[in-house]
Amino acid sequence: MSEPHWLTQEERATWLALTGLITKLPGALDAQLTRDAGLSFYEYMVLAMLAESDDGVLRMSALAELTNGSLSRLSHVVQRLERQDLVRRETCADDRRATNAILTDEGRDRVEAAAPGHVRHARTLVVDAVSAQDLATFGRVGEAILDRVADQRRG
Amino acid sequence: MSEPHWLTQEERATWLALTGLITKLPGALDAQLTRDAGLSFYEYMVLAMLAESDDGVLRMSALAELTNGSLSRLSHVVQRLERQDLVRRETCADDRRATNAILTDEGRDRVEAAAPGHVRHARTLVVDAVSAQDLATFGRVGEAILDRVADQRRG
DNA sequence: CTCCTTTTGTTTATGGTTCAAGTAATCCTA
DNA sequence: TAGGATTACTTGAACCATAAACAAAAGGAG
Repeated sequence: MSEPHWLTQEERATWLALTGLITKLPGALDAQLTRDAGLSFYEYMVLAMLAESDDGVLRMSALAELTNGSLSRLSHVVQRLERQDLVRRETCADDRRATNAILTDEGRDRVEAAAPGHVRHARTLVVDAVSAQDLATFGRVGEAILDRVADQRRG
Repeated sequence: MSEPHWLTQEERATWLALTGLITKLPGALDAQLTRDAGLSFYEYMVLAMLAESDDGVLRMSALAELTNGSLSRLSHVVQRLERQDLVRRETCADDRRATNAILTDEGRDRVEAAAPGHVRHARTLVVDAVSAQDLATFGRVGEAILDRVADQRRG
């Protein structure tokens, strides 16, 4: 017997596409990056966000926001990156509760080496998969969903 | 200094929305389901796909496909569900290599109890977040991406 | 028929994420 | 200017996912 569908057929197809995406895409991104650069996707994001910041320095809490991760997750990951000398940590002078994550030269080399392949992969899987217009719509919907997720966590 | 952008600004925004989605949405879905039904999202998918099948019976490999998971992951999860008497396993009579996963009455009760809240959550976060037309576009793009991910794994 | 390959699934080990608790500095209120 | 609350982050344990090795049945070539 089949469970009742409280979504229309088209809504359900969209929902299943989205759930497929969130279960399969992380693995696909991790696979390319670990194979070609020895980094997980999340590790790459941490390094990339630092590289894009003005001087390669960001507070842990800011970095957690930018990478969409929890502070706890970030703390563990930065600890691992620190062991490889890709990042180092300093307690912030202004507010001694806070700590700054700082990209090392070696860390910068590593992201810069990883970036081209990662971007090419992003193009192959996503950006070049559909028309520019559909991609733009896809992005706007994604942002709308993220807003709702954020609302959920607050309220 | 900022890393060069090999994506246009709009492409990059879309890409970041997607990466945000794949890192935050799983947690949001797990949170609702564990809180309200004591199931992870993946566990829910396993039970739901069984419930939607004709007689609550599916081969492990078919179930893995439907839930977007690896056979290994599924095997572990079904083992846990089996301990809770939500599912049981039988080796398939036709092909004795294969295993059928079978939804128990208790398992069916459990999904049916969980479903309304889950669907409501899906509506709140996604389906009702945007216009029907944008949602449809979003779904089509998602499917196109999934196709590319599948291609990647093969060739 | 026999052997080799492929399919199907399980299991073990490893590593990463999350959750809850803990620490330390800062803020705020009276 | 205490004192308690809040913020910012870290840590340890429990849990889950992944990957690689394994087992067992089926298919296929000679």
